[in-house]
Amino acid sequence: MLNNIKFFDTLSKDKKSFKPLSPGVVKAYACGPTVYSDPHIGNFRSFIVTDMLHRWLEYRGYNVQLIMNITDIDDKTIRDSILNKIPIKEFTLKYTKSFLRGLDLLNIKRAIAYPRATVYIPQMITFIQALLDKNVAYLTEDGVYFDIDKFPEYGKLSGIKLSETQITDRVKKDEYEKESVQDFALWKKSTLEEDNRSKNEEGIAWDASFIYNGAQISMRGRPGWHIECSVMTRSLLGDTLDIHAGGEDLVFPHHENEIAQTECLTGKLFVRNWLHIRHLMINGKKMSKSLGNFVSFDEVLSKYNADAFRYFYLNTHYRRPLDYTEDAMIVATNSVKKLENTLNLAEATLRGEENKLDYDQEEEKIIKQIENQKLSFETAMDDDLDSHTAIESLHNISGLINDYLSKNINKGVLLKVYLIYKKLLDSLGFFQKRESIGDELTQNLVNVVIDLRNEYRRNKNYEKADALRKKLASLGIILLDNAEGTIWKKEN
RNA sequence: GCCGGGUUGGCUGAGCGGUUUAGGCGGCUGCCUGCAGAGCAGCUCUACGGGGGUUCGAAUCCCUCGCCCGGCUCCA
Repeated sequence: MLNNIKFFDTLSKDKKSFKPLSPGVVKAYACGPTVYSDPHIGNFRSFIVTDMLHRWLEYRGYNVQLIMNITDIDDKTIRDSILNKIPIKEFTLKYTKSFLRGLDLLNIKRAIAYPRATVYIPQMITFIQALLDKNVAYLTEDGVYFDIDKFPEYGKLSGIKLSETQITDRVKKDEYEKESVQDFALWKKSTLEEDNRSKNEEGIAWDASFIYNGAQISMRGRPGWHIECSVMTRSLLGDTLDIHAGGEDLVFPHHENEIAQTECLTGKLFVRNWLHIRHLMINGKKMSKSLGNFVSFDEVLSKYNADAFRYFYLNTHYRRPLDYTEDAMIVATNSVKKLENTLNLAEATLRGEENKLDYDQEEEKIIKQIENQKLSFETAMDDDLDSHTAIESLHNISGLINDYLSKNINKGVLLKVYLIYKKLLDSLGFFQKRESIGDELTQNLVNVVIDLRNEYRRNKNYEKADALRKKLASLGIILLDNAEGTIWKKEN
């Protein structure tokens, strides 16, 4: 594994050479969704970037153990399941499925697990008890809290200085019984309403008992948000993660709190590389439900395909602002189509006749040029996942292959450069669901129709020739005439 | 109030002191075509939020002002 991957690490605020703890294996964790509504296109920026990270590490030969959590218990899942009059388990399952469907539609490679918070309640209780035992947490009437004064490094990730931080309305409105407003909940005692509801409904409250100051105290309730990730990362990946990724909004307080909990418990470094993804904007503004500029995932995919969408996301570096606009999507659609056309042309040509068996300067030149572009691509990706520069190389390769295709080609050489191109596209997750061109019989049948049409064309019977082309098009088979003859591709 | 990011041609989006006005998209012309599509070749757009300054030279460094985005307790 001779490479020099570097990632920008939020903690050190610098690009760092990436070296996993165990050679060849990457333990990675990305914060997933809270399943209380359909995911929107903003959420998918971080999921696509995580997918790119996943694919790139695999391209570089790592065994990537990626975990993405699903938060299926919190204030919003409780609130909205009541509003919708659906049992919480059914409610969260619905949106978990919606999330997974989105991953598939966008060709996002699956993580090895999508653990749900509610499955890890016993481990959370154990974790919280351990923090109480270490005297870094305390128990009050309404919950268990982490005492941030016990963790002197608190703030090291976000750079936040609590003394200079404004106490916002949200903090002021906090009604919990905490010693300090900055402390955060590890366990929340159920409200009366939740308690009643939980008598005939699973997934809202759990029995727990904690030993505090020598006394055993029962407290039916639910975990705080931050403890989920600390517990699931530890249960599935161990004390130290190579990479922890998520949206930029999670830096504070979520990830800051995860560090505090986990490092207090284990005494070890929690995460070696923190990777945060910038939020998506829309028409220059923050995307939010309250502003009414919220775009659903299905709405976008009804207008633009998954590859256009992926191109839109990856054409800008993941730490740069990205603005969703119609213009940007049109540019992405056209640009990605151009990259795909090269695949279509090369594949059609590879299906065609052999017409050059020699290897001369032309062949030597294109192989060398494409190897160089491949190197630029890899260098860019190694440099903190610079997908924008990598895509530039893809355009260069596309142009080189197109140029070669316009000449007398050697199929062996074409196949060689085609496979390089395909592999690089694959590493960014492009064109994962290309239409199959069918079996041999289908191909032969299409060729029969093409021959027939070309006979009509030779006889200048263009009406019949066009009618055949139209009929094939209705089956998704697109004919392209060029100087050497007719080639075809499959479209859906 | 405190902290961080951004502001580039018709669009998208690099560049972070000096070989070409990066690429890509779009538009135009030519080649190829019965038409269409794709491809190729060439052309077009000479832009860097405003104002100062440093420098032989600034999109790039410094100051200042404006606007936008994000974080400041549960939002990817």
